[in-house]
Amino acid sequence: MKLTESQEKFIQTWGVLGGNWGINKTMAQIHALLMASPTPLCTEDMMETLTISRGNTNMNVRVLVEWGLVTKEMLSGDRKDYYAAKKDIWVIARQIAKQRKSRELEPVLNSLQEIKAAMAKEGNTDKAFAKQVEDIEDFTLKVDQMLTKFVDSDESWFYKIVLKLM
Amino acid sequence: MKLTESQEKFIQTWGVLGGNWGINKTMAQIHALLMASPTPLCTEDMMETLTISRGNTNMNVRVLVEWGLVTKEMLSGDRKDYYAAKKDIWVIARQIAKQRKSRELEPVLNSLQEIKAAMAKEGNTDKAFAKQVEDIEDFTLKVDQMLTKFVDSDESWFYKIVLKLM
DNA sequence: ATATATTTTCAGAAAATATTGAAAGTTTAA
DNA sequence: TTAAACTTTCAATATTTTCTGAAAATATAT
Repeated sequence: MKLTESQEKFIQTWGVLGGNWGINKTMAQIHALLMASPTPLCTEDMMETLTISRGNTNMNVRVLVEWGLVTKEMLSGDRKDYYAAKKDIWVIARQIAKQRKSRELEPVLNSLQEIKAAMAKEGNTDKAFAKQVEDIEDFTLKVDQMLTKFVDSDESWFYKIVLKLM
Repeated sequence: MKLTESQEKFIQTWGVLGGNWGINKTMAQIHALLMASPTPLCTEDMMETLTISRGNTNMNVRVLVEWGLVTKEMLSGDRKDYYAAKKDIWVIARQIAKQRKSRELEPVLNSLQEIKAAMAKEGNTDKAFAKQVEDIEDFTLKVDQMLTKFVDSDESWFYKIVLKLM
């Protein structure tokens, strides 16, 4: 499968962006390839186009499916699995936010609870440190609330924020 | 320098969080140590407490200073450099947002321009792909605008969003 | 000036992460 | 069934990222 220059650039760009967002480069590239493709692709297509191994392709596609960014499609008359990316950027952003919220933010909120418990147990009287922990917890809760709202919202909610508050 | 259990947990937690946010673990741990410390610390203090090498300490502290998360302090009667973390979580969040915005978002916006230019050049007529690129650009611009606002705002702006729109 | 204290640099080592590829496992069609 | 088509797994390998430590550079005191 031959890519146009713009498709190549797109895959490259998305790969870099993905790297910054806790998504590994190959996973992001596969995602980009599927987003750029008008039709669903099979493992062979992806391996060949991105020159990556079968194992790597399989593994990363499965994570994409797990994250809800890609769906498996069955083409009739062909027993291979085909894959297609969800193309709506709002859906994509929400899915990623959802994953990261549960993988990252929630564990931090738990840890902050543990820190407070540990402070109580050890009779820690360092007011400044206690405030620091409290402030971080407040902030994290706010971010968590906001993400929850974003994850459950539609596109217009985000536009409303942008319009109302800028 | 001996840490309490709650301080240890705090450093550990911040290290994990940092890892998820494009800040390396050691850098995040140094930052946490400085946030947890009532007084500024010198290189020796940090090396010893976190059991990391002098070079590693130096390098990461300097990045923290570059990012505006830590300031260098001079204690009179001592020729060592001491370091203190900014402790206001809003200031911290804004500084990080600022760095990431310029390191990550802006390059992506440039790449998207290049992709559009490449599409024009190659006479690409794939409407779906063109829309995909447009949508991603719109979204990225919105996020960029929002971050710009956040970076230039005070704490109350964020609270306003949280209150008004949730 | 010279010795001493402190910081910075950076090549190589270590650790963490990602990738391969071949073998094992599944599914399907006949 | 069984054999071909296809997918999954995972130990070995490669790559990337981070860290060390000692040497070089810089700053300060006498």
